[in-house]
Amino acid sequence: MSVTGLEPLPARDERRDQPEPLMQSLHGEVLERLRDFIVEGNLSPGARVPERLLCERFGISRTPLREALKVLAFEGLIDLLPNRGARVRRIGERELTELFDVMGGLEALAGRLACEKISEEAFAALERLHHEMYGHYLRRDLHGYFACNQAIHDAIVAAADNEPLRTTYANFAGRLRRTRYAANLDDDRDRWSEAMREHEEMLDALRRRAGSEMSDILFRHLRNKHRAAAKREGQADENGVEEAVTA
Amino acid sequence: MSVTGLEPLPARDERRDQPEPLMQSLHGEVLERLRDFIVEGNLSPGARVPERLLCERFGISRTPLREALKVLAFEGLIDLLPNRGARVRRIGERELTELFDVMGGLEALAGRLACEKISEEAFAALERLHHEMYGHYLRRDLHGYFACNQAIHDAIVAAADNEPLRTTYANFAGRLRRTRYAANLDDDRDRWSEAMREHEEMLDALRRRAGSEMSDILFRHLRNKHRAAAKREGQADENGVEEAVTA
DNA sequence: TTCAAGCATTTTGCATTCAAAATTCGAGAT
DNA sequence: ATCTCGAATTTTGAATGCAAAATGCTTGAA
Repeated sequence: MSVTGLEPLPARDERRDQPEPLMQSLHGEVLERLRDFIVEGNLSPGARVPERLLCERFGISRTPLREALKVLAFEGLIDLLPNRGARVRRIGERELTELFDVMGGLEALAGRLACEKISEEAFAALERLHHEMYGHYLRRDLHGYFACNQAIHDAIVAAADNEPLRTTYANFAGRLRRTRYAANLDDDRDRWSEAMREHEEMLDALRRRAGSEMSDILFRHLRNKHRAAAKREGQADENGVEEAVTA
Repeated sequence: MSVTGLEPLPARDERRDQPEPLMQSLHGEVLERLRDFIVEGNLSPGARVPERLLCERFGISRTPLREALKVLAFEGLIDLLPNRGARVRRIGERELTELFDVMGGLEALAGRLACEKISEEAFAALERLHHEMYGHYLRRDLHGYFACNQAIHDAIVAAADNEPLRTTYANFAGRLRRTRYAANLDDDRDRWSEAMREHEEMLDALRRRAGSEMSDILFRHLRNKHRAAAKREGQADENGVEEAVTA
């Protein structure tokens, strides 16, 4: 994909099916599109964010784009260097650890709140997801497993029924998604079964509405997830594999 | 490779500095000033944010001000209504509860991390703060008590030594500061002594580096703080006290 | 009086313009 | 050949301009 192949892209379609007030303003639309553009890895970490090119690509002027850049900087996706424009933020090992810990804290909170608020139906749905995931685990279906796993974590956050939490969680998830921390469980069976056990504990704690336990398990779960990912990262480094800079 | 065709970050600039890039740009300064302006209550909740007036007041044009507005909207301090400008966000009872829960989750995380990372010196400093606060409590010195209390909570977050957490915590604290939830402990002695007991528990858990306990106590502490504030709010409402609408 | 319709004014959203800073490019010196 | 200095070009940050939408104000009718 190349920005230089500039097809002005009919800028303002009429996508009216968006309840959020974002899609109603050009700025909001640009914000989302630009965020996706970065999160999906179209710009290498540390790379300059080419204002002009993106304006042409999105078919807008610099004003709304620059507004979006300010927000993305606040989100932590990019850095703003005075008089030198925006750079895609490079996430180091230290910051990655910190971000995982915050995610752990947010999921711990979500779990605690979920224990207070989740309905029987929602719990049943979560239970079904869990068993489906277990099926994937037994069949060693990594893809299905990941999908279920994601769905479960999202469902817990949803069950917490707390709007600011949901927003903040989404923000941090976006920041992390940019780094391909794909803990490839395929070659780490121990971690995989450990993760599965942790999910069993979660479901159990949630069933008993044991908030503190749930909270602890989720934090631990995220810590271990990071540990596994970091271990894999380390292996990759040993092999001299550089950061995958996607085209 | 990058979409731009630009090579990944000229290696010449290895500078890792990113302390406060805010105060260096006009936009950053405006952002902070405007945030303070709103947080300090110069605009009533629900009021229009007068673009033109603020531009004159800050001596800038609309462009940087509007950029700041976009960020503040993302922060949750204001709402952006399409074609009708910005409004100071009105925080309802429901959202207040949610925000307190998130604060509780963040402090719980901070406490957990502090248990892992705090140094003996930092702990000793915290202990001194605690005893100072106890002194204020005995003397019924509300002001000194509040100051110490704030300092302690800040110190715990600082001890967690996690930059994204610190930022997020500051953000939510700012949102809450806008609502005068001054739990006037003066006429709620029970809550005051309960809070004092909770702080004793905190210090004890921290001394034993008992992360989970610390986490639980802090979450509970914030819940109780909200409960007390809400109770007082209710009393005020009964007396027909309206929101102070400042120009 | 109350209400509403029509017009003028203000405000908003975005594009464009402009000065200053940064980056690039090239000539001349070594 | 490489390095350095400086002018040309690009890019950034912010002000200004402009059309569309919203707001307010006046007038007139029930």
